[in-house]
Amino acid sequence: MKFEILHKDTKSSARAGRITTDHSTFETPIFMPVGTQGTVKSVHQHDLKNDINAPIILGNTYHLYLRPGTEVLSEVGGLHKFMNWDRSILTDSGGYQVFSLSENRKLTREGASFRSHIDGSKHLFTPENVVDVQRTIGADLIMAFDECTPWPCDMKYADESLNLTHHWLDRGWEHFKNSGPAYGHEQAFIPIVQGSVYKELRKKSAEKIASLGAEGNAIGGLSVGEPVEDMYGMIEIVNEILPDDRPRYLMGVGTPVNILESIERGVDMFDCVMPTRNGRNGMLFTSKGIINIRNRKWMNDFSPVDEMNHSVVDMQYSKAYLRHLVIAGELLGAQIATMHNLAFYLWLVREAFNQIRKGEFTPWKINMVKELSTRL
RNA sequence: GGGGAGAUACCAAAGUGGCCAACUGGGGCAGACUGUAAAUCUGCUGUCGCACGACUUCGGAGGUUCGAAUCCUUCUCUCCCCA
Repeated sequence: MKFEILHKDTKSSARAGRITTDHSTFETPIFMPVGTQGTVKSVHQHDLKNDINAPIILGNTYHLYLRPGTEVLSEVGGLHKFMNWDRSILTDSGGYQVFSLSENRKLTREGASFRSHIDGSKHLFTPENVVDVQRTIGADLIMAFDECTPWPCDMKYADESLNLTHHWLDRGWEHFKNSGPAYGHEQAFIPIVQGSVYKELRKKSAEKIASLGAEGNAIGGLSVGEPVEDMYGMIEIVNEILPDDRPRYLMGVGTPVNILESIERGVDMFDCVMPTRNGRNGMLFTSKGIINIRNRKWMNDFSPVDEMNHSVVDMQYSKAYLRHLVIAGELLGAQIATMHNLAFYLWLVREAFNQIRKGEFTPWKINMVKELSTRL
């Protein structure tokens, strides 16, 4: 992975950059749609590429390991070929599932033993085999195996969890360096800062992560329920330490406002299920604010979904029609809402890139935050 | 023409003397969702104050009873079977 900074904002920590992997080149800040099981739910790869124009998407180690499994992925030559996606892929390591499926797993120094949510079968993830699975998936960007700490979480737990995450990191990093790409294209390893909402732990973790000299660095364990001020505070502390010349990836974030605030604090990469999941549930993100398309007030509103026209669906369909589809439970409703939301998110980060280059990021951001917080 | 069954809130459907403003499902309305066990989940859904409470409801009318959606009489309507 190559990363170059094209422009640094003078009034904030925001930067406009460019990342290149063997599968795609794209400007940062970037938003990466989540495609857990080898699909961004309800969107064709064709639309993801041609309409939404996503240069990179996520996959998930846990889900793909359980189904279809590494044998299939290895035989076909990786996820890119399997799902017919020729741009970049980043895989999450399963660290988030350690958090979200916490009733079904047990953490040890060795790794995380867990039960499949599909059939209850027992499995063990270790920092090493999680790298192997991601190599087999063929991800361009491989995430370290970590524990995404829950919130609230006392300092003692956070400290012990951080030690475990760092121990796993050393092993995963070592294993990564001692193994090679599965299909010829380059694969980069990204370590993850943890430490919950504790400044000292975050600093310690950021220093540890910075010391590795990885090609990119991530911040995890945020937006798990803590107040947003805590999240922003942790980002500031961590980004002072993480190297400036490597992309910074804030995992799992977030709302359009979260993203702009984090860009201002020096974050370059984002992913979140919000535009896809919330879209399927009838929430639309627009430059004028948030719409719950299921609300009665849209019943007779035959204006376009979004006049800003971020996606082809925006002008083709009306709010009233989309409301009808979503309320009727029609699949096309989920599809249109998802396409709109993803296109909007991609537009938002692209616009942030443009504003940073123009040197007008902060005033633009202040205005956008106000608009984006509105409930329409 | 003869015989039988039934009418409950927006719809469907429980309830057959007090624990019923009335189970449940649907529909409707609103909310939640942040490295996806999510095309999911939660709440509200007679009226008024919307917490405690008050008031009007179970086809219409009348009656029995301390008390009726529940029992009786009658009227209206619906459905099924046989001619």
